[in-house]
Amino acid sequence: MNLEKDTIFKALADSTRRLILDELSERNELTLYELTVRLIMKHGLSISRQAISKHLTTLEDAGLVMSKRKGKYRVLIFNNEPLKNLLKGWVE
Amino acid sequence: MNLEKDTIFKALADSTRRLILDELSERNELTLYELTVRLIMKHGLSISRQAISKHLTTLEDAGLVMSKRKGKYRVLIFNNEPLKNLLKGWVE
DNA sequence: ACTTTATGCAACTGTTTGGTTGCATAAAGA
DNA sequence: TCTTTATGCAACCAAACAGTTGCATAAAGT
Repeated sequence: MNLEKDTIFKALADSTRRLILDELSERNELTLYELTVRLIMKHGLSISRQAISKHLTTLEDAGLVMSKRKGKYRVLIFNNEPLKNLLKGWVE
Repeated sequence: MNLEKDTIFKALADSTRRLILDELSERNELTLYELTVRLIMKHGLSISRQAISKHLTTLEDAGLVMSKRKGKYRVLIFNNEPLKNLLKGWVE
């Protein structure tokens, strides 16, 4: 059933997660806290940091986001690799 | 929040629905019954016709499948138009 | 040392969703 | 006309999911 594709598509199915990808693709290496502030301030979301953290776990499982520890910060990096052949067979 | 994209991504989030798109993109103008047989026989799914019908409603709402009535048959047509710019901003 | 900042983990909750069962309908075949 | 075939509709159910609340931890600032 292609479990890898399934986690990717499921990760993309949520609008908050897609917004996270938008933010990270526009400005890489954000910390979780910076990202949270942006989602709430810039996009008017009302959501807790913990909820965003859970979304990031989902995105990491799908390989769409990487994170590395920098002191007390968790720095987030967008990775579009898994998206590259995602629609193959349907488009082109 | 872009409601249109949301319905498309949500439609793609289910593996059965993606399988339906695979079948329809490979062999267009299937009837619901033919599709059901293919999913069960060819792909070993254990699922009812009604469940598949509900998946088709989801796919139609997303604009990924069109259907027209032909006598007592419902003929299904795959439409990849909504997929064309779906990953724009993330890929390329 | 003490406090603040940034994050992680776990239990709980309301809603969504994929699937089933049962009944209705309408076209096609005998 | 009577039966079969292909489909539609609606109620119900269990599992998955997005989000919250509360507590723990560990680095950084004062």
